Amino acid sequence: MRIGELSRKTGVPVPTIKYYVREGLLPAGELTSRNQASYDETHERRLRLIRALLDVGGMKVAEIADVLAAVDDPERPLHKVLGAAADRMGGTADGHDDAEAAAARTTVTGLISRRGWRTHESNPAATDLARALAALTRLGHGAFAELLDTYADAAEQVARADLAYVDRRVAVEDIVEGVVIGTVLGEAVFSALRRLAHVDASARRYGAEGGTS
Amino acid sequence: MRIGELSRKTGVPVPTIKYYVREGLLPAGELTSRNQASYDETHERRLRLIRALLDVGGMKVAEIADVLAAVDDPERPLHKVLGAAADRMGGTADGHDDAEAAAARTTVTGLISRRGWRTHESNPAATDLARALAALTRLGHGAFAELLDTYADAAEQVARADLAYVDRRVAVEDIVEGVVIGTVLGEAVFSALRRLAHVDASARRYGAEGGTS
DNA sequence: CATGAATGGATAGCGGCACTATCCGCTATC
DNA sequence: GATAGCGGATAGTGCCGCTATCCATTCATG
Repeated sequence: MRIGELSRKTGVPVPTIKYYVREGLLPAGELTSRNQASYDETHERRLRLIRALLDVGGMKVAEIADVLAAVDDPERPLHKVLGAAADRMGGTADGHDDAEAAAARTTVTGLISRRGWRTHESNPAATDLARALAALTRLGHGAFAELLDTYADAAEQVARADLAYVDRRVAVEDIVEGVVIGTVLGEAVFSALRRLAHVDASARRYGAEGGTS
Repeated sequence: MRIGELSRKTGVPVPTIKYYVREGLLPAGELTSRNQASYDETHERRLRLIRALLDVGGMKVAEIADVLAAVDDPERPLHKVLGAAADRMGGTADGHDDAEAAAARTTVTGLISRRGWRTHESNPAATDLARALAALTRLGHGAFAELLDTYADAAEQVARADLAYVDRRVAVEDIVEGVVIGTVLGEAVFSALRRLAHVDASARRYGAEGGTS
């Protein structure tokens, strides 16, 4: 398959494919001549993965490059890939290091130990969580922290389902990629479901129909 | 309070505050002279809200402008505000209208009716969900749809907690803003929790420590 | 085997976005 | 009355995800 066919099959313009190759998201095709290369189904699949992570997952090109590099790494330290996949929300890390931020970090540490979660508080997700809680507190919604355990229950439920799904997946080969897909696209799925459930719940309470803006 | 103090209190640079005023995110201060205006706590609060929606919620400035305009609208059709708040993921709406997309829409419609959700399938969240499912199918993970009900259970659980929280909030005045905050920041909170739970779950299964990339 | 389309590779440019810098004439403050 | 800060306006910046253009080469077609 040549680049034009790859483009037609995936709907990604040829120059964009070239761009992804340049950025290291997509391996180059195998050269058969000085200016002819052939692409196969692995390229097609990778390209679809890239678009899904970009369009649905909202990841940045550089983040995708990191994650895919980890996926392709034959060493495959699974937790490293997971880390790279999970680190995609990447806080802009503003210097706001005030009392709220410290309190939020304490709350997060407490939550992690209370639930017995095997993670370290240096996990970027913990930082993101603390940031969100600090922002809530600054907005006068510190009481939102009372919902944390309900949220955590739901998160554990989802994580268990995800792991069970990955576990009964085919080859070990695909597990790593499957985890990335599940982590990133699963978030999009849950986010959409949460919004639907919100609309439903408030429709029941306030009697309005869920609007489409 | 003058603009410099507002800037110092919130950590937002003065030119950025001016920019937000220009973009309609923040009402202008009350003019006391031709070139002196005074800002109060409402401006301070609004500014913190803007930064939270931007930095933590990942919203765009234009989206925030829409949502805040709805919040400020004295007509306050709550579901409209909710719609504006929920529409923030805004699909890039690519033309990919193939078999997978159609099947995904059917899946979503089925889910909504199965759960008796009071929403219409034209809800942007439904579109986003369908897009995510279509992407999963294209990647060979159509079976992910089997997790949908587990996900939906968790989403309903979270939505119920959110509504209960909003319900026991102070004045009706603050409800609308509270819903926006809960919708947007709650998503960030849950996302972080999900990633933490993922790390924990896979640490238990694979025996690795959750990494920091 | 001539000719037009497509290809690999490289470089430059574009449009959107969230600011940021600069300038102006004015004003609060010391 | 000097200096710092202000409101308002306009132009510029840096990043990001492409997109356009060009070149020499190669494939596909008649």
